[in-house]
Amino acid sequence: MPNRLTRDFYIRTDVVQVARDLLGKVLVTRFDGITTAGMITETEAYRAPDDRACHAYGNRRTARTEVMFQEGGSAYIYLCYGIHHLFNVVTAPEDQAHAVLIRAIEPISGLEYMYQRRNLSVKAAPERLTTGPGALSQALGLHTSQTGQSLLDPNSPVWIEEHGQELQPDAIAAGTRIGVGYAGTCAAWEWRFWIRGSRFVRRR
DNA sequence: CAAACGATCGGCT
DNA sequence: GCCGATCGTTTGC
Repeated sequence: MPNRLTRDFYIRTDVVQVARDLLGKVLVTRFDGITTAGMITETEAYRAPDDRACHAYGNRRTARTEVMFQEGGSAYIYLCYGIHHLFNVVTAPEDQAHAVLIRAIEPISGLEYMYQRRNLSVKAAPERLTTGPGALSQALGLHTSQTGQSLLDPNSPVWIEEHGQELQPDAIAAGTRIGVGYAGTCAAWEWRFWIRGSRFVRRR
């Protein structure tokens, strides 16, 4: 029943719409036979060249941002604050550096492995597993070394599925992105989306 | 080559 | 609610 998202989903020119559409989809990893998965509950859109909060602002190409200029359908994973591995989905046709940051998921399977990877007691609330972009990457075993990994390749250890979860427009809330105060007027853009009422969202 | 800076988290008050 | 940790990336000298 679960269907893997295909090129058509990722290769669209409106990254803000893709960020909305990713809510309710299921992010899955399978490393060394260990499968972990969770439903996406919170996202943020980033878009070069005009968005100052985007690492590829002004279409700046560096070794790190090069992945974002590729055709949509792969992962952009980078290190934040020297500690946290933040997972993004690259979207849009080649040369349009657009990406969606996955900020939170609701755990669905492999919770026991998530507790291990997060180094949390089983008594800890499940919200602590995957709420927050650094936390969910750790829970799913995602790492900067996997940046550029395809989400479309049938052999990929990372992909996103459709589970037939229908979200009505009023089930989606929008607000400003977190931690981008340095981005001037772009900081006011409401390009952060979350499932209204979800317990698996960091700041409501 | 040196230095500043984060798309954060968790512990402590 | 506040604050410090921590290091790869980037930019400037």
